Amino acid sequence: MASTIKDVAKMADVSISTVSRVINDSKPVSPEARRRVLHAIEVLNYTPNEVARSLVKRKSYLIGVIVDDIGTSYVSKILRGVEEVGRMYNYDILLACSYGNPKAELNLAKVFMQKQVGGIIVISTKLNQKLLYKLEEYKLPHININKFYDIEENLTVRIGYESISCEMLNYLIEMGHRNIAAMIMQKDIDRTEERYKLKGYQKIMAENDLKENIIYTMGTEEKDLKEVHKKIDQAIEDGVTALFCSQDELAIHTINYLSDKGLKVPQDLSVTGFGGTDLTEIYRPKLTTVRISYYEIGAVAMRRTLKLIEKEDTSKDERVVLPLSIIKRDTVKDLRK
Amino acid sequence: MASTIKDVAKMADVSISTVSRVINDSKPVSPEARRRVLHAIEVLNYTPNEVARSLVKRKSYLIGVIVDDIGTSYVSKILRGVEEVGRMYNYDILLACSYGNPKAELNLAKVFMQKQVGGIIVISTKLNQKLLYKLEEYKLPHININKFYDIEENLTVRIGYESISCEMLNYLIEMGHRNIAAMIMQKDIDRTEERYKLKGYQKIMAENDLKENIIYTMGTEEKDLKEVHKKIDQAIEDGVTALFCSQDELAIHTINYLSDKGLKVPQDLSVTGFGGTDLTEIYRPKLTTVRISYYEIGAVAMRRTLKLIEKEDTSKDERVVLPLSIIKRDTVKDLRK
DNA sequence: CTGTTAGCGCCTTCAT
DNA sequence: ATGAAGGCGCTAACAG
Repeated sequence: MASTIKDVAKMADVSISTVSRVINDSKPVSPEARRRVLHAIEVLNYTPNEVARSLVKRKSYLIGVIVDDIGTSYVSKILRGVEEVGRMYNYDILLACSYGNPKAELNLAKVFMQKQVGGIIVISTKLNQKLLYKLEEYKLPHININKFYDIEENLTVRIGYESISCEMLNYLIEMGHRNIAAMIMQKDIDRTEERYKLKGYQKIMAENDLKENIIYTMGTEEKDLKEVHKKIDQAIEDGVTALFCSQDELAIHTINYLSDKGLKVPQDLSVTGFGGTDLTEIYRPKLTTVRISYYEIGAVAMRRTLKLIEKEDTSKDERVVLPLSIIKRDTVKDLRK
Repeated sequence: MASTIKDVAKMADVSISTVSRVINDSKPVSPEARRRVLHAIEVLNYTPNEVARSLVKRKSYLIGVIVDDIGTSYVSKILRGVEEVGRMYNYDILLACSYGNPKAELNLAKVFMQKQVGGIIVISTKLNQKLLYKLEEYKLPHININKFYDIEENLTVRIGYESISCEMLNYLIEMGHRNIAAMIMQKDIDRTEERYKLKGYQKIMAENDLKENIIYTMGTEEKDLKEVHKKIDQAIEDGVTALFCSQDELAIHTINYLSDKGLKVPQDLSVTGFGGTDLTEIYRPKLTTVRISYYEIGAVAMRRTLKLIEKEDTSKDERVVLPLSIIKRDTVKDLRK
């Protein structure tokens, strides 16, 4: 059995209050008493029981984090930020995966409540309205990091998808491209992330009096690809010189397809991605893409959660817009040369 | 303020013991009393305070997990297993990253101790002997999942690297290859994982009276590659037809290099990887590689930790050897045709 | 079946 | 500067 504050008090021949005072540095203690207490702590290898502390202070220094799937690359990257900021403020992370099951999310929230977490961060693809209601009802500080939606703007860390899309398009135009197609994930189009990317594309194309050419795809499953491949072939026939893909995976699939056909990127077609995921580090040709700073997303979310817990005013940073950046690599050809 | 057991008792007009009995189903309660209690719980939206429970039961249903870096692909995959099994037994995960800092690990272990975790799982690349001592000293159940070392065999989840390497080599030989080179990460060679892979290669080559040809590389940094490229060129000159790489990254770098030179895989050289990481799903050509079931590693680790906590006998499954499997895809040429 | 009581380990007035 | 006492929310004998 681990030693308790009583053991220390007995050994140091003081009351437990005195021991408490030295470990918390909460009130003055005579040097002599402090010395004896410290010594006893050392000998007994005593460490305070945080559970007991939490009970009396009604504060657990715990943040519950509910994620879709911890095994996902971007989720784990976000968690880096969450964890690191949490640790800075002595908060620990209680981690749970919901695998997209709304009921499981509700349940996890309840478990976390019972464990007296100070706040909850939810990282998911689908917004769980019931969960939000419940968290509100419990008056539990919470932040929702959502890859797609931002309906609950006040709850969400925003990402400037539209402006970075504009920037990418401007870059392509600057490189001499005029006939630029966009490839968008159809199944995600109702999600604002994809919408904003599309909006950025459309805006810049319109500004420059260029003709839109949008390729929708249902996904990257085998069955979806045939359709897409036809569209890619068509685009090339139409003289498209650059393809703005809304996700890295789409870009890479396209490049793979072109490669199978004997076409080279960027010689025969320029392709850009979106995400800056790990695989773009190792894939060749090196993909020109947009890097999303997942770490920052997590860090900001945690900071805001902690502020909410401390009841600080968060109204002034209500809408955090995270910086995205374009990584210029090897898949865009300079047509001006 | 959330309601407590007292509030429920008062409202249901029973003693707190009765309330405790119904929420824990620990002792018989009259239907009438139970009904009233349940009703009060419903109305007051009461949920038991787990912190208080933990204090009196001296059990927190918490497992501390210290990882190198949660953002790493394989770490997050392992965590999937850890989390899922934990949840099955109502255990929650306390997550922390050490970023390879041994002192931080020690510190995190202490924090977790204070939070009264029932056990600790460490996922790291380097074995922290001090940490092990400390965990032993605290008599805290713990499991160490190490990507490389298995010095502490009793603490580690073993992975059958050698036998799967043999299997891969046999596969290559079966496909008609005789002049097979191995590419090993030099900087990891003192780690048993790489050693075992090499051992498997050497064993099968010897068994078949084939000549060894080992290419060591320092890493996959730009500066290291020049040297490796020379060695690859040399190997091809020497008539090597297949390359057994000890890591997916090495295989992919090699394929990229060959591609730049105008050589095709597997037409000009067969290449195999090791790891079965995400990027091999999307990379083309599809890499023939060894899949490591990270989920299983995590799941086994968690099961054993829970057994240790329940003080069950774990001696019989002291050495868990996890199944690896070869994924035959498109980077090995059949020379028999 | 039920209520009373005594803690779990710690912090915090309140006296002294 | 220090100790005694009460209590955080809950469980577990114990005694009816």
